[in-house]
Amino acid sequence: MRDERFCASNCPFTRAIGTIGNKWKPIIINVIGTRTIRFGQLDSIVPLISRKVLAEQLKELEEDGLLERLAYKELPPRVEYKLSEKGLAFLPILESIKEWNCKYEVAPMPGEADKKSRVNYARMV
Amino acid sequence: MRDERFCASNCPFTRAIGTIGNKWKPIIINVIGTRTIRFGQLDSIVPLISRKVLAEQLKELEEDGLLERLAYKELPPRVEYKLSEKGLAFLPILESIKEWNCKYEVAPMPGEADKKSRVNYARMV
DNA sequence: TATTCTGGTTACCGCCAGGTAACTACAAAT
DNA sequence: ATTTGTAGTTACCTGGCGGTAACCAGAATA
Repeated sequence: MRDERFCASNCPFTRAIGTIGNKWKPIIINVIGTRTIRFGQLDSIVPLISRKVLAEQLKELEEDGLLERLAYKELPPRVEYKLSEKGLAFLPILESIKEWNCKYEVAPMPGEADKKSRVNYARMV
Repeated sequence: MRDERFCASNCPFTRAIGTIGNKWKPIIINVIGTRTIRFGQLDSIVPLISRKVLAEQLKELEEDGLLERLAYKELPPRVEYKLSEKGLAFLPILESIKEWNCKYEVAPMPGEADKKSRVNYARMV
């Protein structure tokens, strides 16, 4: 999921893309935002992701220092995730991507993608 | 390459990620920057990319309005690519990703990834 | 005549990202 | 005794991403 070639680049930008440049990580970081959240919550809030992939992504985000994982020694288990300072510093970038998209996105073709065919991501917000 | 599910989302951020959230597009946009560049140049400058994938990416970027393609009716053919207003507006975001990475990136483990194993992306700049 | 130059496109193929379903541990509730 | 709830992990399997190599037009050059 992480691109090892990119991560081994001499270019800091390429390395950044190698680390967070896939489709799931920006979504996950954006969903977490400033809150503390549990695995199960993420699994139900992040749409279309499988537990397996979510677990992989979270592990990598933690390894890359974007995420902090707090596991309570309880049963049933409880694990909480929150963004680290590095992760929080990434939020404004995601925000600017959102603004950029809103400003420049072309309107979808009239009949092409009607609302019913759209996944409902309202929960995310 | 584009994630159609994401592109069909109600969330503008998710749609943005569906459009530009893969590993090649940010790299290509960054390489083009403010200049006008030809296909062959891109192919040799962007490291590790195949002509096939490059062509696909460029086509999608053009469809999504980030890129302008100028084909001269010559032989051998000449095609020039440059960022549109939308594409240019994305550059500062890439710049902030670069800065973010430089600021927070963890130093690589001493012996783990030595310089010789690193791809040389110096040409990119 | 043959080669070169350019910007792709196409056919073919292998590998792996990512999905599904089953399974874990153990306490508390029914 | 059985079910429920949580956070994963594992085995298994398939679609499609992406790489390679061949091929195209047609003018210019050798």
